[in-house]
Amino acid sequence: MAATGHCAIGTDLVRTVTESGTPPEARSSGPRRLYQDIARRIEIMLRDGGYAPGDRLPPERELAQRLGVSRPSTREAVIALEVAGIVEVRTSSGIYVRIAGPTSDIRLRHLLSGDPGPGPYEALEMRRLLEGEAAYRAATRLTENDSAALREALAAMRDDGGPVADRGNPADQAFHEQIAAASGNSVLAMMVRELWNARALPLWRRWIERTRTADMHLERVREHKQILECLNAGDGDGAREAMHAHIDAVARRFAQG
Amino acid sequence: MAATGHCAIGTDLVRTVTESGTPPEARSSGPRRLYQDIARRIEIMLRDGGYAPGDRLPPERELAQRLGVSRPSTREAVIALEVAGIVEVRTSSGIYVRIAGPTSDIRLRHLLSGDPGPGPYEALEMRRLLEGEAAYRAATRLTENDSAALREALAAMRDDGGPVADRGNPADQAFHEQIAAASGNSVLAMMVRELWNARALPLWRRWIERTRTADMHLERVREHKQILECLNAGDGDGAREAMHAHIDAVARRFAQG
DNA sequence: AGCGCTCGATTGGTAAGACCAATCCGGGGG
DNA sequence: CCCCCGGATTGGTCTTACCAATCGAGCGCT
Repeated sequence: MAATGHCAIGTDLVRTVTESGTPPEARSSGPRRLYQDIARRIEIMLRDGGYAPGDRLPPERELAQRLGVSRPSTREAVIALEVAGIVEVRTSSGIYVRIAGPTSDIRLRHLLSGDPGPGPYEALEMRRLLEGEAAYRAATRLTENDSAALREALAAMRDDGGPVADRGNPADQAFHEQIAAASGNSVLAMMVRELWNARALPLWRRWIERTRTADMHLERVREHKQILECLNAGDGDGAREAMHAHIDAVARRFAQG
Repeated sequence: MAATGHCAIGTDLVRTVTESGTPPEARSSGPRRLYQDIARRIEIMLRDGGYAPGDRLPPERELAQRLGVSRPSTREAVIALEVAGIVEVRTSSGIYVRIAGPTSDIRLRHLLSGDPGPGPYEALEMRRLLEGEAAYRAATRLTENDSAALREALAAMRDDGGPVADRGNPADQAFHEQIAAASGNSVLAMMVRELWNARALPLWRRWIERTRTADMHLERVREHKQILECLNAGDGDGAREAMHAHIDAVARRFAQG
């Protein structure tokens, strides 16, 4: 039945399966890995195939056969979708749909569709909102531990020479994440961390390179110091303002290039 | 060897395995899948093993041997970590560390450590902040399409009988996500969606059940209507206020139980 | 006839071995 | 000194096989 039914457009069939000795691999864009292809196809199948949350997908073996790939590869794809929260796997029972809509996960989107991800400006807008709020909340609930950790991060930042190639700017990131953690809301902390981790995406490398100059680094340190002072003083509004000023400055430095 | 050790009840040893180095190993909770175990062990290895971003991990084969598992299982774990953004796999080159700190991904955390995830209150706090801001921005840039989609979602919500078991409340979710999408910031939209999808976590089921009554549903519809009116009027501040009032009401209804 | 129980088919979980292709690195030739 | 070229390394994929948990259907007991 479905044997030859996969006319899929852009994706086409990656391989002709079993006995075919021809690995054409006319992959349109880059040497993507098979499990990513499969995951994307399954996701499309969920969206356009009339699947609703709670529905059960075909068994692994059938899925593999229908997609013309091996079971291990299919398993890899299913695991990717499981980690991304799109499906749920119940042992000996089946694979079930969790959410039907398009993927919300930034990383899986990037892996699956080559989506470059959100631009730095959008992310900075969000950092302004989230980290400003985090600073405000942190000011009134800062513990001695938090304060010490922030001092340490600031000192580390003073010492190192700014962003390091290939590993971002650990001290900078630590400072911001520490504030987010001190806000008392784990979701807020998680989102801030996610925004910072997104900098590893290709789009951001250039930006990080561009702001590695020594004077920009000094500016950053000064702005951080200002934020820390407000936090230590318990001045929530001041902390928010200082954070906003800092991120506005980051955006300005970025635009200068 | 552990061959005869399966006195356990249901879960006991997942495998007997060759003569592997790591026997049954007391799994604390539930019959986790092997790849999750491996992923967790690798993550610990990254954190405590002195790995920094950019470092290369041992080859798959060696990793598998060292952990006492097969290569396919190891690959599954690596893919999970890759989707979560913790490592990066370069074909024919190796597996490289992307971020060193603890996992930021809510889903992977849940999978790996059984973490129940953030509570509804924390998430509602964030929804108030994010969706309030989204409503404010959407008010000044609402297109006719957005408006139509919102009207449709509101109508759908009026029709259906409130939250449906096992699939949340599609119309409600659609309304909120549409506003977030209309905010013009894709990161904001993504985060809002992520918050809504988090409701699938076990912790939230009870809450959704509890607010299924007809009168609560009517309240929700009324509040949505209010928000939509502000949006259509281009009243940003009013939209934010209406959204805040709505989510405060949601929190209140939740607490009533 | 109704109920519980067992057994087997289904389905995910894991392992082992093999081969391919891209990459990397070092040695040899220009 | 630089370029080119192989082989070793390393991930990518397939095939096969078997184990274990689940679930439902049919059988036997009450």
